[in-house]
Amino acid sequence: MPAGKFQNIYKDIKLKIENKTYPFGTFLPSETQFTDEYLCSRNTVRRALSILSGEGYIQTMHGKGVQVIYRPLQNSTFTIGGIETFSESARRNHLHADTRVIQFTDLITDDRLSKRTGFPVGTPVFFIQRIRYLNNRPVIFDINIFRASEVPGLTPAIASQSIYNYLENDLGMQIVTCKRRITAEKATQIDCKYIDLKSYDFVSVITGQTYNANGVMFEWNQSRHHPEYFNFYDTVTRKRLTVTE
Amino acid sequence: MPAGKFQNIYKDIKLKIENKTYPFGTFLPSETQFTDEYLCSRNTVRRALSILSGEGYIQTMHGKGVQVIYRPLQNSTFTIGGIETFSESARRNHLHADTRVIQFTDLITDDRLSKRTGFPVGTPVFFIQRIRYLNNRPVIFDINIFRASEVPGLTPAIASQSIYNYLENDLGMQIVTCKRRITAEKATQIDCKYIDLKSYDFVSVITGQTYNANGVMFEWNQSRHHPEYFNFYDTVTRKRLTVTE
DNA sequence: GCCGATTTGTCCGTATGTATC
DNA sequence: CGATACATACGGACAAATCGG
Repeated sequence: MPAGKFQNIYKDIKLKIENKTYPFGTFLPSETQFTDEYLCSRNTVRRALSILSGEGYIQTMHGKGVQVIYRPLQNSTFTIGGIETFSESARRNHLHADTRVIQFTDLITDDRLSKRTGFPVGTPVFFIQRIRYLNNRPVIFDINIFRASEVPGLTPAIASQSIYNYLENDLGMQIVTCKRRITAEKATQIDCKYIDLKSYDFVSVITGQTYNANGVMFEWNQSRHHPEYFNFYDTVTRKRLTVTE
Repeated sequence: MPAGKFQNIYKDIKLKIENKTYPFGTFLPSETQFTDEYLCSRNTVRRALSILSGEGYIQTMHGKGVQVIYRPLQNSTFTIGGIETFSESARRNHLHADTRVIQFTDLITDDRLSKRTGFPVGTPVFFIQRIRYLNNRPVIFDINIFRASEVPGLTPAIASQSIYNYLENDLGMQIVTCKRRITAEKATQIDCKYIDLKSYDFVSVITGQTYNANGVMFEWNQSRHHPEYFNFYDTVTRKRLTVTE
């Protein structure tokens, strides 16, 4: 396992924040203290801290120190953040997850599909529709369109498990960058048919494009969620770059 | 203005990506070439690149180079990303923006409000409700609750303009970290009263907490959007290369 | 398949600047 | 004012991935 030194430090500090060794509101040891503790350079400590800062765990204050601002969330609904597979999210939220494949076909990208997804016209793709169950309740309708040349050997059987596990572990693909858009839309007839919406007539939608390590967009996907099972978290840090306006 | 060297390099490369000096899909000059161009160390170049990577502009490939993956979006709806004020977003989307204050009161945090916002019971706060207009159409219902001790001199007049401009420019406050949650909810009677929802009966909701440079949470806020005027963008990178020297 | 050149990734030590107390 | 702590920047070293000969 080629884990960088900074990653181990990052994980260790993160753990200590989560288990309240470093409680909310307190200051972390100084960077120089960390260099002694982890026997590394100050740069390496700062690198670990910068990741935690980006994740909203800490906040650095020039001349003062580094404060813990992480607070565990007690919300029990389905939360989403980072690049995470459906089953990973389910496990983190302590829910039982199932997947049912309702569509798995080959397609050639036509004009309409190209406009929607960004794939060039003529590109062979896999078109997959799946229903996601949480605690035996259908709550997510997933559409995935994969560039066929990038995902050889993909089958419905794999789709019913975890496609991403297959891509990463079996094909050795590195999934690197993902661009997503979040909206809310009126439920379509298909949504109502497959998702147990109860009294709701709308869905939360994530639409995304995924790029692999070769820089090619290999997937377009859309997840249509039951509103009660949709919680998207985001942490932003202002970087004081263009104050001049 | 104490702009760091890495910030200038970052801005320059970003601009050249946006104006297609470095077009989509091509590779940037190598890091060593950039050190010659900008007369700086390789670390400084890498720092600029790491920001662009985090923003989804580029993607680094070990042993190969750095590829441009930025594509301007042609969507005309109201988009949101990063920490940005309402008027900034409106300007970026070429829309005319107005704000009307419908509530501006002092409150002491009670038990119910504390549970909702995270402010301790007994904290004096400003409670503000505003309607946001885009091209003269009411489309966003904003609730802001500020810790009174952190925003002295806040008035309804300021609230009708830009509160954040006041905080940053007049009070000299540095807004640093913001945690947000995105959901979709059934429209309340208040939503229907103030937002021109037309045929929609639901809203997109951003709920957030904002921390200033002293690490105190000074604001809780919630924006309830007309679904057609809500587009949240996000870019995630699986690999962390946050070089913060 | 091997080798060397190129390119990015990780880590270090040091120096200096700036904010806080 | 000095001590402490974070911020920026430099230069060097070596590892790992890629690619062409």
